[in-house]
Amino acid sequence: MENRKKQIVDLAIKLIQQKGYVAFSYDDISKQLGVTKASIHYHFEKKEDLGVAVTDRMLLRLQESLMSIKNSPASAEEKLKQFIQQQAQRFECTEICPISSLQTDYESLPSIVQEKIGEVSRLELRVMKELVAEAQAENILNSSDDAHQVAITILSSVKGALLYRRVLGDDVLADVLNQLNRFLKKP
Amino acid sequence: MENRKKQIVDLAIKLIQQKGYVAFSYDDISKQLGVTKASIHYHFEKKEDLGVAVTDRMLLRLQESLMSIKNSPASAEEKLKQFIQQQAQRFECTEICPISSLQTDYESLPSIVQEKIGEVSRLELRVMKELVAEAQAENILNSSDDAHQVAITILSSVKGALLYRRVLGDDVLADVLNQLNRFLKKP
DNA sequence: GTCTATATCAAGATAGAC
DNA sequence: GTCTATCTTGATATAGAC
Repeated sequence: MENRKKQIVDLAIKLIQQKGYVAFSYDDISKQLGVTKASIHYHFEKKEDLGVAVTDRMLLRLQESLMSIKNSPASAEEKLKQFIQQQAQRFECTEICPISSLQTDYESLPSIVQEKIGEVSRLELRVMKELVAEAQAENILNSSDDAHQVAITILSSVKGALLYRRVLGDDVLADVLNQLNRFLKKP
Repeated sequence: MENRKKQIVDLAIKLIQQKGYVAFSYDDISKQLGVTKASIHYHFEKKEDLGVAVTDRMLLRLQESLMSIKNSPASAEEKLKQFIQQQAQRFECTEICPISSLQTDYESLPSIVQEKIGEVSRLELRVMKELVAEAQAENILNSSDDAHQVAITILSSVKGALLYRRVLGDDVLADVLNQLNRFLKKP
């Protein structure tokens, strides 16, 4: 059952969003799937293997949402908003972005997973930068700002907001998205 | 030796900045101090007790840097910049803010520590909000923005930047601080 | 106050039956 | 492909000697 593998990876990502790479265990996964730890080890011999599968899947998801936005007929402004919303709102209010979670656990990650999370982060930044540049070209954003700097600032503030939301409550994300909008809109 | 206690707490904070609450162990601490695990347990019977001492110390540090800024003769603009710099630059480039680290590990924290990290986060936000409001009063920042929203956006972006810096390298923080400055300066 | 020694437990991991 | 059973390791934690 090749579907089991996907099921395990998806669950692992969920757990990483909730408690992080170090804190989640094969026991967590096996209990939620109603099987034994050993059967998880059958699909992913070592936690490191599961970690690689997780980051590969994150890469894939990012590429997919990149594609769906590139093919969208919306304006640059719409696309940018769409992407930010998409990134921010796919999480429950006690969850954070899995990229942030793995960045936080960076020191404890197997080195292959460390490299993969670097790859994911760079792709994410590249996508955001393209969207910003596009919006600048359409004169929706101030062209005197550096696209790269704007992109990393947007990403940082959204990811940071998800962290604060955990303890300060749900408004935090809305507040930051709103303020970000105001910053970007200004001439 | 009451100094040992402080030494342990400081080291714990350092480790939390490097690998997080879940990942650091009494063994890490005892090795770095050249004593045994058991002697750490003498000072802090349970990890939870150390966690409480850590968050209490974080609260204290925040209050101290708050005082030093309040008593500073600098302009509101200077104070704001100073506080942001202070918060951002006290970390090595592979470290993140201990508040972010504990927010990430939130689900795994003992409930007393969960409450404490909420307290710390709220104080941090209150301080930032006061500094923003002061800068608005002096007409350095746009008064049409909501001080609360600006404050949480600044905090989120700085904390997020520290996460990305880990994998993307040192410029990230400089880029975000720079862009934040541009956002804030605009009329 | 720091030590040795040890208990306990959970996690990652493996072997081999079905 | 999933199971039971087992091993190893590392972490939290405790008891008691010095």
